[in-house]
Amino acid sequence: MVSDESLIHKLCQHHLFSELEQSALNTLMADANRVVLKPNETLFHQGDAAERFYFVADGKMRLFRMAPSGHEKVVDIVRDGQCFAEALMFSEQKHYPVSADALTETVVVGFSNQNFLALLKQNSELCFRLLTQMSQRLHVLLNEIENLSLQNALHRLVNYLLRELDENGGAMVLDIPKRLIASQLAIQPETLSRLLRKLCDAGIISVDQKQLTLLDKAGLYQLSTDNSPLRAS
Amino acid sequence: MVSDESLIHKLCQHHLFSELEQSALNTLMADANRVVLKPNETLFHQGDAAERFYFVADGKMRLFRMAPSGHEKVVDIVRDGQCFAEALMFSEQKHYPVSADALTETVVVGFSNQNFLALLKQNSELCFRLLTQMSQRLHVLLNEIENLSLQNALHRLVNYLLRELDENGGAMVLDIPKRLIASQLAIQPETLSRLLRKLCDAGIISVDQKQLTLLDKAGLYQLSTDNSPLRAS
DNA sequence: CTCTTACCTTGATAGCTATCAAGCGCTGTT
DNA sequence: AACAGCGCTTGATAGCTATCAAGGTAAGAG
Repeated sequence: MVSDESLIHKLCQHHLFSELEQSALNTLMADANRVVLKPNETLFHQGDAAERFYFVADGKMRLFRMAPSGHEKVVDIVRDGQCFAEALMFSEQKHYPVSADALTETVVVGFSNQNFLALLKQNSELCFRLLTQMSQRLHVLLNEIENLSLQNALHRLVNYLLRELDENGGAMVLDIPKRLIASQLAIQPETLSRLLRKLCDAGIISVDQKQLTLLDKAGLYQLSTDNSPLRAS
Repeated sequence: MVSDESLIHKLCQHHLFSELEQSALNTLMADANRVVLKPNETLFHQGDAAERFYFVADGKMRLFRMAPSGHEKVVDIVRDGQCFAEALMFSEQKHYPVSADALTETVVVGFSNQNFLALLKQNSELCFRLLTQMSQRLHVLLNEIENLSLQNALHRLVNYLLRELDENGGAMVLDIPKRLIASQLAIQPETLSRLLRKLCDAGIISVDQKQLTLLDKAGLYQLSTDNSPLRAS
């Protein structure tokens, strides 16, 4: 049983919960499951039985998969106010396809899939919201697939920067370690470091610790179109 | 208006349509749109307004994306009896995120998103089926992301073979050109050809034209775990 | 304050893969 | 039967990137 004023407030800003009636919300909260995770603490492992989905109330979760060779690949970073593993309610195999651990001290709330399914049956509006959410996630994954299919690491990085810097008006502060960005782009940290340096030397971005700034948008855009090697100017 | 006996039979084997009442089916079919595509003919382009989703009655469709550099990447092959672009009904941006063309002579049926949405509002069972379908698709994409993240082309191919050959009891006949498999694995056709030859020389599979046969499952499995270079035995 | 730890950077090297080029084999057409 | 077209294969090469190794830096612990 979870009933925390500020938590419920946060929860209701998520579009899956924002339109729920008080009674429905109460039903869900009745068997909700508040978990506080220390940095690096694991919430569940890939393959565990999936009986709950989660809402991140505070902190950041890392979703990742283990390759047979032992390398781990970050599939997603789930931040404050987002849900994860909700698509599994409808999966035939009721097992998490990823592992989840906390990046920082993190508070998550777990909801029973079964209870949520019961709500869905009575609430077609809620169904639509979940469908919308899953549709968006499909889009994101499709983008990621496209990105991973790009020939080389520079293209993947440039593509990533174009998206992220555009969303943030040309400047951003990384809120996660660079090695995790490398993992999302499926490149090694060393390679990411070298590529960022190249982009700096070429005067296209500036990198100061975790602060990235776009200096030459046209130049960056051209790199995504282009196959020629990158040289310092 | 489409009303073809055998087409409707095929359609009803798809779980999105199998449980529809006759009246609902009639409503959908009323403005359905039967399209016959010649090989290589395009159904829609990436970015086109998405007002319909499609069911493949016969043949094979190729869904692909264009990278900024001009390379095209096969995202999916849609076969006989499957749907595609149905997740877009709930997308905020009503544009196809991929292009679609026919591999062979192909018959598709297009359904109005709007009409289907109307059905969904009244039919929570149908909602659940769509949710299940989208959940499955998420799984498939997640697998693909994992595969694309594997360090090298050999790992991606081995992973692909393990999945496909396992599903087919150790032998399979490719129903699409190898260059499309290469594109799905995000490698060049030349590289795929060389890797297949290596696997042959190592006695792990046999390749005869489009016929692939698994000879040494343990050997194949070990390759997926392993980082050592592949040598002919 | 010092030590430890984790992250990031830089260098050297080997191996992998895209690319360009050329040849082979099958299929359908004339 | 000759031919053209397409997909596949093979070779040579250059460029990219993973890996191993070593050093630098910042933050937190003792």
